Amino acid sequence: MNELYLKLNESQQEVVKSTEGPVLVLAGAGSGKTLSIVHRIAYLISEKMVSPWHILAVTFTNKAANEMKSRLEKSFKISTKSLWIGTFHSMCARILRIESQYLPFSSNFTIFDANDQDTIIKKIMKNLNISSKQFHPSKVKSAISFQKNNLISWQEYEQNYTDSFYTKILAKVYKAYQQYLVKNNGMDFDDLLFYVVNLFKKNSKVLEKYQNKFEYIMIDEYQDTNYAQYKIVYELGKKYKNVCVVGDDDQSIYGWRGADIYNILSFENDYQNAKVIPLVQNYRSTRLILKAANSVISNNRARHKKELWTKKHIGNRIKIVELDNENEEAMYVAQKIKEIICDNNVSLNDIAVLYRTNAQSRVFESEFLNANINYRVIGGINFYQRKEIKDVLAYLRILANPRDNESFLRIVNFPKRHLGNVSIGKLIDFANQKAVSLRKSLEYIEQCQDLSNNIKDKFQKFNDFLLSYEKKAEILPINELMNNLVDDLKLLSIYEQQELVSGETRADMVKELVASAEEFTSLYKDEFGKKPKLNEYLQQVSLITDIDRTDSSENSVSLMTMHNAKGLEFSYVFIVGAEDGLIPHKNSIEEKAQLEEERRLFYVSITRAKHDLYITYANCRRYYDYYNFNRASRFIDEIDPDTVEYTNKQFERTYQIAKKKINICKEHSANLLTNKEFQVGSKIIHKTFGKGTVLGITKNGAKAKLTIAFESGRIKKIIDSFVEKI
DNA sequence: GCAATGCCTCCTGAG
DNA sequence: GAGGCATTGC
Repeated sequence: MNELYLKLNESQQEVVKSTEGPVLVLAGAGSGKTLSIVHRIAYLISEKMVSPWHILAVTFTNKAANEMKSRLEKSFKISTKSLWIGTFHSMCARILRIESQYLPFSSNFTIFDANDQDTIIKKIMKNLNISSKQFHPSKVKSAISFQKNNLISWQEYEQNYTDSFYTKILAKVYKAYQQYLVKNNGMDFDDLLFYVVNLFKKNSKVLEKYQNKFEYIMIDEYQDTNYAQYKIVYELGKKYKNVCVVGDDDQSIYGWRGADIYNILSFENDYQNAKVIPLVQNYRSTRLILKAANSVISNNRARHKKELWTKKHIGNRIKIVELDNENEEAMYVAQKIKEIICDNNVSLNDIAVLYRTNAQSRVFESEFLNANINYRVIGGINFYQRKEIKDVLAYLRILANPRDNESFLRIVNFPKRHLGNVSIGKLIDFANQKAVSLRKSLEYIEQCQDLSNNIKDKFQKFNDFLLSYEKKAEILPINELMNNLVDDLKLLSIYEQQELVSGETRADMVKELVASAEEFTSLYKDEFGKKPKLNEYLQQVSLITDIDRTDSSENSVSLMTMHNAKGLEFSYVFIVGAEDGLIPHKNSIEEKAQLEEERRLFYVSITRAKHDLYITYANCRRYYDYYNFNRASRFIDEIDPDTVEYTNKQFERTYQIAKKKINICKEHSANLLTNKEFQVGSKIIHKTFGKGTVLGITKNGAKAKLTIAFESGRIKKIIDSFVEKI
């Protein structure tokens, strides 16, 4: 046996060697579960002589999958070409493309992301005359998503669940939405899972094929699987029953998107004679950090009771820091980061800032820019959801999938072709008459009677453009295709003007996309010996996330949500915005189950830290136009007091800088004042909001906008003509 | 009939 | 702080 196995502890070795029958690994945070899975796969292949072709491993991110692959290749010299490692979604997409003949889709179907879903649902609701004020589209979207994750089709929903006015409306939208997707040859993320389960149910031959293929199945992060995913695993494993799931009920943080903690809690019931292996030795964090984490999570009821332990040294106390507002918080963190890298000679890659909501990243971004600290934001506006990236991808999608009307509409008048809503509306009517896709309708545009010859010409030109690129797509590899496209459309010069928060332009983003396509081309060529074309590229690009894209070769601090931090570790971790209302989030305080999930999220965040942990909270936090005054998170009170030390507003230096900034702000506003009527500090009165004090003044064209603190406690921005001085 | 402008709203979390 | 939408401007 390879000596690499000897590095594992006893329980880990048991995970590796228990290859036959169902296995439940209860792996605590930092207990080396990824290591165990990698060794288990290696053991199956090198010792048990199982063909990689018979193994399926499901990970939470594509990045985790790639890391596993490269470890298998480097440490164990195992070729991973025929091994299936990936996320549930990528595995399902792969199956559905292979088996598309049994589906109402062709293999080049488009995957619609959350934004596409929004647009489609809004459009459908408009068509059905459903008020989007009364039924919020995003609520409708998540309701539909919830049904799919629980494997309820629109037909079934329509029949069995329409007992109220609301559910009847929902049934209508759900039906129209699914029909629209089929018409566009597209699926959303939930469909990927849903259609696989359905396929397995309806077509026993296909199911058997995959049951025979996957003799050994491993699922990571099992605590975050939803019903559809559970069902996929269950069906695939039915024949050989060699299903090994790894998870930690204390780290289940995706209940809100259908993940069911019950899946892991009831594994032993679902799989007869399952072997249960706990991994409770932590190799990541210092003793104090671990003790703090244990003390917090012990407040949860719904869990397998267990306590992590470590042989590591005791370490430093956790620093809990109170600050006045979010700006001061960002300055404090920036300052501390500078101290850490000076004193300890650590790399910025070893440092992470974790927050509950994406919106919190902004202050840190601008402060880090100021302080010259390299950073990268993970998540938030996903790279592939950026407007400029979606524009390019829409061109590619319409080439690959001509039935994709969504992408067509996105680009038909971008760059501007003098085709406005009226003309496009007429084209849509025309396509509907002909019962063809918008793309196809262009080919008959001559026959359309509603359009002037001038407009027809423009559509004709667009048609010619698409035709020429459809030809190119067949012969050119993706990097050349994309390069040509970006050049022809002059996208870079269009986007050069538009600057983003980070100081980069949209053109830079497009360049990055082009570069990533180049990289994809060369990697793909290495693996398969030929350059990838459009379809190969699109198949993977829809499922890439920000985490997958992170490149640790560039030295920078990571900024991300607590959710995104799952599975990662850093020497120095800052948990910021630790306030009641943020963590636990205000929407999750009332219900006990939700509160426990928030606690798990906090627990996950704490356990990311290896060396030092900072927890900060601000007394006052700006939210759009008003200010929130929050108390420190209740979870801070739950941390064992022996493991923490408090710093209360003693950060004089940053505090002074903050004060200076506020003064500059005041002067600045004063200078903008034109009518001299209002000044910072002026007392005013407003018809509906009552009395208040002017905090700031901004000019917008001829109008001056006043930021006013009303006596009611609300802070609002109001145009000066609506208030009177008192 | 298209394009530019200004206002409004959004922010829990993500594949 | 940016996209979506309605209104106005050309």
